[in-house]
Amino acid sequence: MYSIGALSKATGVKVPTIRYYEEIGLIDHATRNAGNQRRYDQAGLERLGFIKHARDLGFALEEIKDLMALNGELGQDCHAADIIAKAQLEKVRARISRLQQLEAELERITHLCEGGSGGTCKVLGALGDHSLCIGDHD
Amino acid sequence: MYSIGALSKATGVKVPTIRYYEEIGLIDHATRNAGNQRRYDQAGLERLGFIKHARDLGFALEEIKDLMALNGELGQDCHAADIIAKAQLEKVRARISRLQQLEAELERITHLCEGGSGGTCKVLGALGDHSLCIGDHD
DNA sequence: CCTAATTGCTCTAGCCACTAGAGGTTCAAG
DNA sequence: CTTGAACCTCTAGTGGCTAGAGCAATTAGG
Repeated sequence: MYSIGALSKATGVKVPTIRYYEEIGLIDHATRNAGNQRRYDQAGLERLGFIKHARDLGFALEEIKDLMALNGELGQDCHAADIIAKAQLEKVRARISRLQQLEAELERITHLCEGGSGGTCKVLGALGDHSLCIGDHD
Repeated sequence: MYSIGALSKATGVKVPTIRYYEEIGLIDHATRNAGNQRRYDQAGLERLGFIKHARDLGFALEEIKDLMALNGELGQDCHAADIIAKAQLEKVRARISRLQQLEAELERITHLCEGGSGGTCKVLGALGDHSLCIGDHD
């Protein structure tokens, strides 16, 4: 049996976050010992590990809830899990390409600076005027 | 003179967001007409445009406040603006490389699915077990 | 076995950047 | 002058935590 602190160390999920997950119903209410402290078993550890990994992969808590529900069903629904994962992949790709546009724009803007001060700052000018932009960021 | 709705249309910033920006002190309290409605001039339009563009480039509201303060100073501090912009560029690059790791991992995971249901789902398995991962995402 | 340090408990409030809704007032077109 | 759109303020909610107050329980050392 793990205390909440031991669970936290084992999974890398912070203690208040574990309590938060319980509060919102992402994990079951933990059993308590005589002194009202939470105790977790191996299954609890694995579920939290699943959540941590999925969070690291950028899944929202709601999506994780869905994935865990699939996992609990008789005959896991691999197809549904795959659809959620593929949607996540698409989201990640969209974010990457948006960020790459920003990268290009910021690169251009920072190259405008000639290090001086006084007069008209081209960096500030470029930030203020979208029409000077090359790409269609946003 | 623009109404708040006209300003919103002109800049693409939503009406409640403009009021929010005023509330937190990002923009000045607008002058009001006889009926207590906000009226904006050309300068107000430009400032909001600056904010919108900077937000689109991923700057935090606090950073934008700093940038606008620089803009207001006598002899704009180009160097300081450039430092803020370069820091932003670094943040964007870091986020891109992190997302690319996630992309690789999700790609790998979604390729595990053979479309079946029942039995052990490899997608769910991969999500649950970080030790199966190739890279070091997070 | 006692004590002190650590860990645990609940509860409230705060973070960012908005968004939504209620319930009322003012403006602009016909 | 009427009607409907746009405006006003105020409160509360979103996601995913984080911080702090003020206690109770556990655990390691002596």
